[in-house]
Amino acid sequence: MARTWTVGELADELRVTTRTLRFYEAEGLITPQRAGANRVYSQREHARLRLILRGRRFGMTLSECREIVDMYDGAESSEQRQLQILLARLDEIAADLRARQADLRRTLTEVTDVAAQCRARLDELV
Amino acid sequence: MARTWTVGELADELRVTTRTLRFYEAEGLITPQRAGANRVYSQREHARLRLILRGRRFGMTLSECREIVDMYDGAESSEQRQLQILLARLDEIAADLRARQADLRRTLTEVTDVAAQCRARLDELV
DNA sequence: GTCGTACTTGACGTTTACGTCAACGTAAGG
DNA sequence: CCTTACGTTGACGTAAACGTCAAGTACGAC
Repeated sequence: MARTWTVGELADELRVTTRTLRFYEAEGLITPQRAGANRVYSQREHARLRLILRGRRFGMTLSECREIVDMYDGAESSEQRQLQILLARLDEIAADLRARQADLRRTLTEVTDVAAQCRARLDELV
Repeated sequence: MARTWTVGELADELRVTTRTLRFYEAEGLITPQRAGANRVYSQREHARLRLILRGRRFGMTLSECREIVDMYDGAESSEQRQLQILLARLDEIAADLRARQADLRRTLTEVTDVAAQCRARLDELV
């Protein structure tokens, strides 16, 4: 039996509110099953949500997040044309991520430089 | 003579609108000089803005951006207590950035994996 | 049987980060 | 002198991403 979650459980685990999970559903980012009226989240939703939340941490909008998670499904498509479009988009995204990496590296260098300056100033004051 | 910019020039160069620059000023993120009523942006503002916009690309809020750019000024402070606080905060930020790097690396790996899957599927279809 | 807890939908509120007028001043060009 | 281009402030609008009630349902514990 695969693990499932209620809203509350999943919200707790992912450190978001239940409101957020319902909102994401209303936006079509996730589509949990139902047990009567209650939502039942499966591994699939769990995985998608982790991707979405990671995207959000990088400042992506929800629709950008949606685009990405939807691609994970699309990769099993069998239509050549679809796959080609998908692949092109994935390469774009990868390029963007690499640019961000470089950007992040620069930022980190700058921050550590300022910290080093700070330490130098502190040493002078001794 | 150090280079200066008008709102329009700087907005064009940084690829934002003049509205954005005025908004940032209203929020206290930058404080351009004036030539009469007109704003005059110097290297200082130019540098701060580049930092701010980079922060924004990483999903930071404007107040988080403000905190960071203000630190670059604070590093020249001469009060020991101030410097220690600043340094502690900088180390926190650096740690956060490193976490983001790892996160970004994972994301990139996943994206390239999906792309590889795609390519495999495409090869099968030949 | 009612108390507490967790779930439901729906509606409205809120913050952030600007966009979009409106109404006006000013300096250069034809 | 008039237009055009750029600048100014001020006020209001807006999209995104939730927060915050309200009102109701369902279920196990006591």
